Amino acid sequence: MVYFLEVLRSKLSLNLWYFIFMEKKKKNPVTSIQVAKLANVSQSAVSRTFTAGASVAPATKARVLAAAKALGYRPNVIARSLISGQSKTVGLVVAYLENHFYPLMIQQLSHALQADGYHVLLFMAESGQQDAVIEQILQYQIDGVVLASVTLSSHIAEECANIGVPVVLFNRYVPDEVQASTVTSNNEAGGRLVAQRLVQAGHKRISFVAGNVNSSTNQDRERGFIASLNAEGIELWSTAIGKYRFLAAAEATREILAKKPYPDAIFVANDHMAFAVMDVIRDEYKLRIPEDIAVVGFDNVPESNWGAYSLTTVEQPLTEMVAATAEILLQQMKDKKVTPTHKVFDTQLIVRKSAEI
Amino acid sequence: MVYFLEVLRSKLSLNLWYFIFMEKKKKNPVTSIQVAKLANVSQSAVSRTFTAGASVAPATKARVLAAAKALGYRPNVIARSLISGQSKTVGLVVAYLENHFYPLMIQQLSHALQADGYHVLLFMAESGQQDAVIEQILQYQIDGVVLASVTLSSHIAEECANIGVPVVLFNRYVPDEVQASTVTSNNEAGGRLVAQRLVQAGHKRISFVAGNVNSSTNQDRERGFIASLNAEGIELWSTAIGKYRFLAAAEATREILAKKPYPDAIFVANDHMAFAVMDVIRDEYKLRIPEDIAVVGFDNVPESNWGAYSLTTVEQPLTEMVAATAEILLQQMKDKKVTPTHKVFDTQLIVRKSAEI
DNA sequence: CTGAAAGCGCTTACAG
DNA sequence: CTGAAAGCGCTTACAG
Repeated sequence: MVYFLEVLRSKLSLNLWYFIFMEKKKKNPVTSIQVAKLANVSQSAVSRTFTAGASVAPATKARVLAAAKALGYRPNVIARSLISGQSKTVGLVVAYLENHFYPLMIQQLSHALQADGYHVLLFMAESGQQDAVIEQILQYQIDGVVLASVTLSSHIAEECANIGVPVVLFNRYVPDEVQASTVTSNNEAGGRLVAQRLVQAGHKRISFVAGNVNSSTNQDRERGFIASLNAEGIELWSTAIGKYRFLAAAEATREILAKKPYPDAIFVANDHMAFAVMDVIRDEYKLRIPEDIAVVGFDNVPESNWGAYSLTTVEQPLTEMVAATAEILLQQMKDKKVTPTHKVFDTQLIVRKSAEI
Repeated sequence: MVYFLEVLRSKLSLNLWYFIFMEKKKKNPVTSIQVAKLANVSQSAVSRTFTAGASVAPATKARVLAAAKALGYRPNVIARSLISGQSKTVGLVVAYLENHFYPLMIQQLSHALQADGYHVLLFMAESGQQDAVIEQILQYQIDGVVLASVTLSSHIAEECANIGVPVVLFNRYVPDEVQASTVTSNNEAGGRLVAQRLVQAGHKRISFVAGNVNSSTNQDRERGFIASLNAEGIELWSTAIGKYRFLAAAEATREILAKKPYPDAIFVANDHMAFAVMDVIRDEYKLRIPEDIAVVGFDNVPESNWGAYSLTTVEQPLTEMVAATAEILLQQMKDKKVTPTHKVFDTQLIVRKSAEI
């Protein structure tokens, strides 16, 4: 009798083992039904085991978990998305990552969202393909959208708002009619600050290298800068457009330096361009920074602190800005309500060697 | 009679308009059933209209498209994914984006995949959280995975291979047993090249700043470099570990410069660290580059060409490497067959001012 | 070329 | 606490 039981048991466990083996071999992902079968419970019980806060008896849960582990089961998020209407996915639209500000932003945003079970789906929006990107975003049933490093954001923001998907504009804004939240720094105040400090330090011939003239960041920085300059009774010495790009900024610098006398200070609309400006000033014109020309940037990307540049710049509090972006988005996705909120962060001047002001 | 028809028509179109209005108002995304109703066709016909290559009569298709447009319909990719078993999503696992090599990689990869209708789902893998990332990857029914800028990739690669998801390791490799494709440059040859050229140029006291000692890139670069150095009858002057990080590399440089006589050349395992090395040499030790110490990096990131560094470096052909990554992945996702392939790209020395060799 | 129907793998009232 | 059943929005044989 004991022997008989032994045989039965080993036969059972053999069968069990065989069942597991066959299921795993299929390579088709294991489903909750297979787990239910092995655990001898209903498929609902399996689902509940993997749903936080659902009511399952501890014993049942344990049995399900054991079966799931044996088979290598993992809930299918696609199916969950379809039924729950939430994809646990946030669309991040960016156009270019040359400016180091954005990779850092991506890294931190992705990290913050992952902590809440969301993931970032990336959309590279080349200029001129905005409409294609909108289509793609809307097809993936994305729970929220962050727009960063994109021009012409307002169209995308509008479409998303229309179908009730929360949108946060990072470091940019669009006309007030559009239902979108924004997270920005006070670009205008930053521009004013630079003007004041340059003038206080005795600079007289002050030039400006603009970024993308259509972007809100550039417009605000420029407006604040020039307004404050004029308030001090100083006219802008010269200006050129760098489009927020390295090579274009180098070219803009040459334009500015084509006219003599040279400016004694240049405010550049972001750090990424400021590095190009510094290279041209030093390497091509053999001028000293800051003695001949002081240079001030905007952003405070890590490279600003590299010894070869040591760039004086207006800091945008990236970490806080990203945290706010994640917070707003998570909040609105939870409430399923799109109530635009606008967060503006203070900026501060980080003084380094390129302009001792 | 004419009047009667007029009334009927206006009433019909009013009803039609009302129907569209009500459907749009719901804000719930429009479904194929609603479109079918409006277009007076079956739901299947709507589906076929949006399935490339499905057989639909042109007239039917036109009617469906008109209805879809009126309602603002877009196929739900989540539902499509569930039934087709393809999420049109590629998981990209990265651990840090400080090194500019990776943002550029992301940008190009994302772009290449979008051209084929795939999108990048980002997974930030902080060290020590590898297992959590694996779980996340497997839950999203991802069609393929790219591992870049991650240590301990082999575990992730193995798990994915087990369930039949194609994996491409970008710029790294893992033990041969693991079923994963790799795209790398010939790091060992790159290391050899640097050694030869430094020796040829007359350098005698040659040091090395290592990256992450566990990474295949660092091991290969170091092995090639030292083997070639020894073959020329030269012993490595000194070495220190920079972990592929900026601050750690600065510290490593100080270690190396603690011993006199100073090396007359330093090979740094990547560009990102080389900038830190150059800063310390020039700013802290007031030495000249390349006269006192020549510096050579690896990668040829855009910053290498910035005037303030003008870094001599071994170029990794990023664009070609990314293209190969996308190609392999797209191919394997189409075939639904994981046959590891290994692409190795040639490297070349880009000579700039930091080492005239 | 077209429509009715099955089914992808889940969640979630509902009844017990 | 549990299971049977409906249903999320699609695709895709199948029969006509």
